[in-house]
Amino acid sequence: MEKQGTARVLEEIGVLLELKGESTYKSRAYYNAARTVELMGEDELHRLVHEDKLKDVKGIGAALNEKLKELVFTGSLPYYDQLKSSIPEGLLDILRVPGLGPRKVRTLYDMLEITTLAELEYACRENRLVNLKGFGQKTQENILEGIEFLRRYEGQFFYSEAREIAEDLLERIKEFSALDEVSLAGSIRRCREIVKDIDIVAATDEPGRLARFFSELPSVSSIIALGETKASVQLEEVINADLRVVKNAEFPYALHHFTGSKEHNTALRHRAKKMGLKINEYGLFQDQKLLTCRNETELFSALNLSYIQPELRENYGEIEAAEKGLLPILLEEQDVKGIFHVHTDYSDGINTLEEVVRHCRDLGYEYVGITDHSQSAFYAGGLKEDDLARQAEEIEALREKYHDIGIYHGIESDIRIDGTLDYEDQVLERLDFVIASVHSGLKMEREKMTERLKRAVAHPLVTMLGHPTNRLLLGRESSPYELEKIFQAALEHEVILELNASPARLDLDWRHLKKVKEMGLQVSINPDAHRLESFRDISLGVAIARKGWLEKKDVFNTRTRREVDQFFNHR
DNA sequence: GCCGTTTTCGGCCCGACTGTTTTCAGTCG
Repeated sequence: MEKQGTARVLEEIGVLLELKGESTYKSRAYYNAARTVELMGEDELHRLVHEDKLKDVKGIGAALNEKLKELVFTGSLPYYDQLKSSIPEGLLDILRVPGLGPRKVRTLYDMLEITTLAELEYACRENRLVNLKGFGQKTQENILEGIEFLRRYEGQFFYSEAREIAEDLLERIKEFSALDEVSLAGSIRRCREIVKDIDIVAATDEPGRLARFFSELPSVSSIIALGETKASVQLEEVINADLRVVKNAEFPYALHHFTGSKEHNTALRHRAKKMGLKINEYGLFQDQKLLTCRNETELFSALNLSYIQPELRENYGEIEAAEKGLLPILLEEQDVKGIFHVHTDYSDGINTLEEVVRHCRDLGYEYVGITDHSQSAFYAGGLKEDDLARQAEEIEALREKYHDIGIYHGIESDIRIDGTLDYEDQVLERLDFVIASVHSGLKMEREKMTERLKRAVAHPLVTMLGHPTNRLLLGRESSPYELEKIFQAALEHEVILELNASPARLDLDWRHLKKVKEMGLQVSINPDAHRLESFRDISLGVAIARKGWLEKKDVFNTRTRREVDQFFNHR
């Protein structure tokens, strides 16, 4: 092995030893040796090894001498390989978070079993770090910022974050004096859960001037490309933004074209061609003649289609449905009447029960379903039986105090490895409803996981299945199980599926929702809130629900308080 | 891990800073 590679191995051994909790002086010895090797001349390392004079070099003793010889001669080092395999790979990623060093990473691993950035982020959002020794509120916030910082450089953004940046940008563009039209386009307009860049389409008679105006906005950190009709920039937030400028008459065609998806556009072009038409970003043409459309509705209409909402443009059957007039009347945010899946400071939420209730009243909801963590979720301060009884008393008192909002007492019960819940039935029976969720044992075999979930869903006291796939966006894949079997079981046992609206989950995936709807299952859009601000995430859940073709009738928490009462009483 | 010897093990660079903590631990440069 050459000296650069050798130095890298030594360096990494130093890091791994720190993560293992070994003496920092031991790691330092490896760091020092790495630096020493790096500073050697090109052939010096090899010469010293061959002449067996490495041990005379300051900072290299008997142990390092042996390891270096092995590395140089064989190109590998079993000690290093063993060390590496004894530590989860993701910990090295976590170490990249500014403010996190080996000690804290080790604590996170030991206490919360955190092994990936995604798990770390989720733990922060669930407020799990604050009670760890040496951690606190501020540390938790800093870690979240650090993760965001890292993610930006990976060029992928949560929908929620990208949308916020994009909307600010849009407001700035609207200040351009000669602007006719402007709109977000691309994956943000389609409500994709992960976004790579911001696409904006604008119309003006002065395209060059608008492109320059855009490229000079204060949030632009660098210009990637700047022409007469198009500008591409990088923003301070390190996300790229593309502006496409067209003439006013071209706007509907351009907006449609740049909204995509590519697959939807391709399918639509095929359709146009069959009708003897041609469609591109500049217009819809018959022979050479432009067929005038003032907006997207007219564009679809010219193709004998009803208007297709941007969320649906994924070539998932929307064109066929639009042809037959069978597109869904999509859910609206104001259809949501109440909220389930809220954590309080009984477990890992930061707000009191009463604060949560008052907040929901202020937001105009008819009811709220409190679900703290269950007792086996010790990492989240899960509720023991007597905590649950205490909470029941407080809820009863709050019901007396606030008549204008329904308060349902529930629990987010862990689904144990064998598919059982972690309270006795007589404890669960006292509650209004139960959300069953998997929080641990995520890496089971496909069949076992399927059985586990089927068993949980078949439990007569389970009302909802929480975050059904357990994925974390940009970090953790869905648990491996046969979803359709779970859906089938949920249907048989009248269990509602959660659409968890937490920005990092958005679970169920919109790709499954259409199927779920066709099966006749009910979906509940739940914020999984651990703080009051998280109630805003409902709008993300609604966006994903729309993307999954859901209508008001498909969503459980569009029901009125009376209807929910009836449903819970009947179960 | 290494070093330097007091040949058997104690010391190993450190100051600023932050966020915890209530006198200190961990990170960064």
